[in-house]
Amino acid sequence: MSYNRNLIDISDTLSAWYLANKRELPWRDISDPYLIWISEIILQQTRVNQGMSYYLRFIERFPTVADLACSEEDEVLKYWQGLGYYSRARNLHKAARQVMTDFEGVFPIEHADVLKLAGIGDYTAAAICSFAYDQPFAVVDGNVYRVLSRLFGIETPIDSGIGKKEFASLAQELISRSHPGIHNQSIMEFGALQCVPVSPDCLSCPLQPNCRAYELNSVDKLPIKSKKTKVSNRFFNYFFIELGGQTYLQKRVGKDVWQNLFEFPLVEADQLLTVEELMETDDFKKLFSRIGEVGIVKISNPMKHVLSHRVIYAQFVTVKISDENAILSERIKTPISEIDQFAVSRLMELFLEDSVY
DNA sequence: AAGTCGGGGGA
DNA sequence: TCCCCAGACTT
Repeated sequence: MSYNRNLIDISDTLSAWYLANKRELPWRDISDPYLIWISEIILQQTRVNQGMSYYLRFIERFPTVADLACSEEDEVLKYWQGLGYYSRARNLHKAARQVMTDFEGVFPIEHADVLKLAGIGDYTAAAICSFAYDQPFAVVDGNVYRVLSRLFGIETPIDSGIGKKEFASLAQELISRSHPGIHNQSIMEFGALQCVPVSPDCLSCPLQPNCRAYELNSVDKLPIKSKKTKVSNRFFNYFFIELGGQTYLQKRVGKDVWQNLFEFPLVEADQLLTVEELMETDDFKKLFSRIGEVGIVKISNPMKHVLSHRVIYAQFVTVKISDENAILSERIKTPISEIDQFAVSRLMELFLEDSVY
């Protein structure tokens, strides 16, 4: 496959644009692979503005890979609370321990070794190796797909196997051999600030004379994605149980949303249930069996919580009880004032914000 | 190849 | 509303 463009000129133009327009960011112009790694994981599917404060807090608490490796996963998740895609945090912790056990505590330098770490795929390995070591591996992220698809007028769907190969190959062909790190930073920053998804300012774009999509008036159609994520509904009926200033939590251990985060005991059903319906469920009967007094104090307004491929409808039922049974004693009992020690979903956090604090 | 995994922000 | 964001992993 050949592209009728001067690839070197494109790289130089992007780099010049970058040096004049780049944002000053705390993970930029550093060479510590650990810090670069943390920033790249945080920035997966996450905007700079959303991830900034998380990055600063994270590296303050876990300044080195050894600090991260010897911490508990629960604490790492607490620092990740609210960022979403929590497998990133679990894999970060797992990979830190991999570095200690498999690489003698030194973050690997070889691209193939970096790729072995949990949570590090093609994008992140290329980012770390090019930023930290100036190795010539081209990054391909959402920005790169957008910039390249427009520049070269490529209509191959970016979420197809063939598309991924085509864009990876082109990106690698395009990379500067002399300054791969700057090149990678440049094309991503260019996508983030100039070649933006909606209504880019093509008249101020230095690559507009070379842009196939601009020439064909197809900028707003590229890049092309073929798949649509299917969204389904779920219904969580939570119990905020009170017993002498304390409440009960449990950990979500299944392969499901919010894995390893904490939450109130709940009944998941095919809809939000009334008190009467809830009391008929086996889960309710088990949860509150053999308890002297079970008083349902109130029910929250229904809440709608949107995930990438799920819409969760939830309500919180406040229940005051007089004593504890065997089922509840297996849960985590905590003073209500100390719930904030646990990593919880944004949904839980929102309920707690206007109900407890 | 398709499905799963969060949450926020901008148009 | 809809789409996108410095993606990776599992099936």
